[in-house]
Amino acid sequence: MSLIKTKHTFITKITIISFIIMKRKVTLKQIAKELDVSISTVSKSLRNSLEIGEETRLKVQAFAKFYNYKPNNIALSLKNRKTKTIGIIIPEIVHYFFSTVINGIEQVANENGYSVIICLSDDSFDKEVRNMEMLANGSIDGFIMSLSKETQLKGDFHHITEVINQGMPVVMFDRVTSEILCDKVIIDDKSAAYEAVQSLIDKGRKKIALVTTVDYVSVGKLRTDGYTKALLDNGLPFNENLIIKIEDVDTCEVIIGQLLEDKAIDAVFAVNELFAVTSIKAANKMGLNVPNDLAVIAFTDGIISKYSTPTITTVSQSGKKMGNKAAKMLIERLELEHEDDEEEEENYKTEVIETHLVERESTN
Amino acid sequence: MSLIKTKHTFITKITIISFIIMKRKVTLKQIAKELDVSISTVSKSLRNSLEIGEETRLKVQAFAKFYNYKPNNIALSLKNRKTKTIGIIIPEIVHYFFSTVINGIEQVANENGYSVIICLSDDSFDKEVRNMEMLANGSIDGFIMSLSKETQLKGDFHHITEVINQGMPVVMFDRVTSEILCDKVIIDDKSAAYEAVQSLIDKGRKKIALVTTVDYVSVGKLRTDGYTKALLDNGLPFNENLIIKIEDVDTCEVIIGQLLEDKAIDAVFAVNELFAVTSIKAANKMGLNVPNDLAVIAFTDGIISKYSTPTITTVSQSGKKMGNKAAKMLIERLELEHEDDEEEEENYKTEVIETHLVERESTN
DNA sequence: TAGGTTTACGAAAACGTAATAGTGTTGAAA
DNA sequence: TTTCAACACTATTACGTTTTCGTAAACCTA
Repeated sequence: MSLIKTKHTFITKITIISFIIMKRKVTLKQIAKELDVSISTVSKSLRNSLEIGEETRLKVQAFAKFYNYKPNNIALSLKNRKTKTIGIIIPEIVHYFFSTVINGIEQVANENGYSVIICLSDDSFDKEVRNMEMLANGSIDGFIMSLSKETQLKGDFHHITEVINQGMPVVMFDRVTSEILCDKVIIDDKSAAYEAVQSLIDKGRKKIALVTTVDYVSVGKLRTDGYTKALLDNGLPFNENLIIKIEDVDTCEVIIGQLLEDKAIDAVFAVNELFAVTSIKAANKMGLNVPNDLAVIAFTDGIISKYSTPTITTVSQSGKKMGNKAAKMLIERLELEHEDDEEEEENYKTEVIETHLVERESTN
Repeated sequence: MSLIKTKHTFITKITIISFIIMKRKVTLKQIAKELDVSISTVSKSLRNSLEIGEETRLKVQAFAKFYNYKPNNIALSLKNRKTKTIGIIIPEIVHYFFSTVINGIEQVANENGYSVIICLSDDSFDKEVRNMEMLANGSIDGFIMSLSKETQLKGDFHHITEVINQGMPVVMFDRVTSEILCDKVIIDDKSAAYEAVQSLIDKGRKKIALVTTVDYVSVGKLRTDGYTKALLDNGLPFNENLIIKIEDVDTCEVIIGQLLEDKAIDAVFAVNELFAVTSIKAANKMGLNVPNDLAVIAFTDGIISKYSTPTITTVSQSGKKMGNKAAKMLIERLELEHEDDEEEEENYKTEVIETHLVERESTN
């Protein structure tokens, strides 16, 4: 590199060591000093401004390249008042569905030059609030989130309202609430559940049990509604006793076992994979064959259903598509907002992602 | 709030609307202007400086509280030259092990006031490089990462060296390389594999197959070494044909099926859950009973092993502990660095996380 | 040669914060 | 009365950018 031998090179020995050997981060100011020009000149040269003479421009560019100059993101964020970062808040990450959503978000974000910063609420209201407040203080441009169980139970959404009022766009997915006006991405839990149950009925099943979660989880309730409607529409009796609501996952095998004591039950519709696989295990223990004696359908097509024995028929709920869509909606709003700087017509959309039944061995 | 009726309130109508109804983000400058004091006074009041008289101090504090003032993170990051954010780079996120690691990192990070920003390499070298470069430009204080397959195959680590040379600490976990000097968190893959195979031998198994990945994945190779050593130490013949290296996950069932044609094989040691569960399925199809005819052990204790039928004995490799440890190491280095500002003695550590065998139904 | 237009650059402001270094007023000690 | 400290506050700088505005010098034109 002949460059560093020009008359402008006032680099001291220490500077040489720390720059060439260590190559610490260079700033415009440092380049300006070394080349004996102003910061503006350096900045303009690097952005190929025509204001700067060719000689100077090329010199600066070569110097910057040699020292591997890259603009500091934080400084840019401060100046531009946008961070090109999306905040994600989800209840848990060790969870097939949520991780596929993140995957989907990350993909679209990446394609559009955004980064994602992820916070976990651990299904705790307080942590959700803390995380949102932390991120809302300038760290991100917008949120993509799914409500924690506790938040849904409490029905307290002030932290979300606050963020939205500050002008920060929020996209909610899966576990949403009608109390907040914002963009949403969901699946039609009710009709998906309806279809699943209908398919069981079509296959001649008469006594279908529902294994679900506690009611305050929004999607749980919707799925129950779909289940109920399918029964009624087909003239089947609705029996309260065929519905069990699992509070604690660890003890669910016992409870499901008790349910299956009723030998007349010939199908189980479970609102998640875990309940489904547990139902199968309980059935097996009682000498019941799946799918012959008992058909099982699970909500959410994940890794368990695919590798369980027998494999499980599921309602596929593409987390990746939800993530893609959510990210697309958020980014669109961010870029739009930027142009017009506050168009007041808040035309919030709710996107519904298609689901479909993945037929496997647990039904026939 | 009588506060906003003081003589200092010069708020225009628009300002009132945007502040009270919308409550947009307030800055020190805006508070200063409204209260007709200097920015310094506001800043100091909020930090409870004794330099400011009580009256003013309380007035400012009340005003700030009313408008929900929170310092801007980006501005703080720029000023303090640290972001309190950890960058995580992993190959994929829809993966039990990696998501548990993230969980572990997030936990410790959160306890220490750090956020995490996650990038996925999708096992691609280029994406890994791009992501690292993006984050290294000021967005984060340090990295926690696991190498992509492609990076391990290429053996090109210049992007990591560069980051480290810039003075940014890096902690690698699981998929590490000896070519980079930095903190590392690993498990002893070789001895864990050794123990697993030894346990099979102890149970009387004589002909043990190994289902593994291609060699360039560091952990795959180490596990193979452990397998081999266990055989040799026990005087069992090492047979090249009993080792199959799966390149493509989708076709692995066929390949494993072929392997099991050799009826004398009485045990399979699989380097991950997927290979294990697939082996079980293949065995079942051939009329073999697991564990009676064929014992199966998997590396990595995940969701599949727990819910498979039969449940699978695994080498538990606590991702959460690895994440905890990695985060702890990184944060320690960050805070230390801050104090002494470059203590030159780079005493990098490699932490080894304990593993243990989780005995389940697939072995007896 | 006066006036105007390029050319090539620099100064300064702005983003939001915190810390250091002032500054003016008051009151008390010398 | 002078001096000096205490008090209460402000100005300035710095973090790293980008951009708007400004301005010398050189060249061109009538």
